[in-house]
Amino acid sequence: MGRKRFGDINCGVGQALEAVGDWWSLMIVRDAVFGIRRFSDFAQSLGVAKNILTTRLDHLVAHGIFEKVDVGSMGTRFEYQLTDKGEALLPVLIALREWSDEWVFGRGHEPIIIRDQHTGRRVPKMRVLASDGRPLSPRDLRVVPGPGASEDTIQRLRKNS
Amino acid sequence: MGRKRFGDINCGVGQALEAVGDWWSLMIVRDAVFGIRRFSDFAQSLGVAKNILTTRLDHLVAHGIFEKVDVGSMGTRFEYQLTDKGEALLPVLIALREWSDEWVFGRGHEPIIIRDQHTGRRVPKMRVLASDGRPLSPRDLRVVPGPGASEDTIQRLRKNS
DNA sequence: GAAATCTAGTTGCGTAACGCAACCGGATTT
DNA sequence: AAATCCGGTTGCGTTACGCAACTAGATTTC
Repeated sequence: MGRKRFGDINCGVGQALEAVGDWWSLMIVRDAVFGIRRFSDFAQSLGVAKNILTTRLDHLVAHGIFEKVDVGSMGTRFEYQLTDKGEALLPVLIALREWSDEWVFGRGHEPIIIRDQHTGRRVPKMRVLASDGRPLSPRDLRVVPGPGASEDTIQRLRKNS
Repeated sequence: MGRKRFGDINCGVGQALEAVGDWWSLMIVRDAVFGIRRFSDFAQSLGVAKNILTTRLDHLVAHGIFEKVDVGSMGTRFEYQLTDKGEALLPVLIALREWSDEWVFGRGHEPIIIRDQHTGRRVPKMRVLASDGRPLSPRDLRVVPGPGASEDTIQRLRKNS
């Protein structure tokens, strides 16, 4: 039965994971954010088998995260370009990188540094902030059902508050 | 040979994905952020097979994201508590949820809404901001090697700029 | 105080996914 | 004309996943 799918889960995190597909897919998006567009460049950069890469790119195209653009004369040369939806994953990637910079590599051992193209200054750490600017931790949050909440979601939130 | 591991990749995103483990693991962390701590509660909430849950929790404990705490008298009752390292994944979860709110469910169909416990106001959208507050897109970023960059990383960044 | 239930798993088994290597056909370069 | 590049596909073996059944000690119920 393969991996369980989250597509039917009434949960934003699950839906996002389902759309992205799997671990490889997020690495593919990461490469794309850093400028890679060609099939063979993804394959080389990630060291991924080509059949796996094919299925992942197909999945990402099907979910509107990439657009497959014919850049050759007769359909033999393609670019996989991030859509707006794909570019919108940037905060996810940045958040993951910041987490590992702090908790895996440790300060002073970051493999890469991201700077603002225009000012040359480092991009400040992303944080979950309240509307007045206070940083928020999980305990500062209150989760309530939204307009698209399923009965399950409502039940779960009720039980958990 | 099973899934390829990213543990040896000199890349923050890959390291973070490796530490978290897989799709299930991130859902487990999500549940934990929302207050779940017990083995059976995770199992029920996620609908995950118990053997899978066992391996994921073990992995997360091994990577310091959860701590397994004996809350019974004789080692028969446990809580899996998020560590600081685990709580620090909050921005990742929030970023994923915000992405799917906008690009999967669409505005007005969000399954949950997250409010600030103290003020009751909605938590503002996370964004990648420059130090002067401008929102940044992938094209506004310049990636340079950090102090922990491997030779591979340096080569890759040189080629790509 | 015996039986049922709860908790936190483990074991066995079948299927789906992954990884590798080989192959392929059209286009481009040498 | 031959070699190489590009973007894959195919076949095969191994691994991981998912389900269901089982377990053993602790707790609750009758």
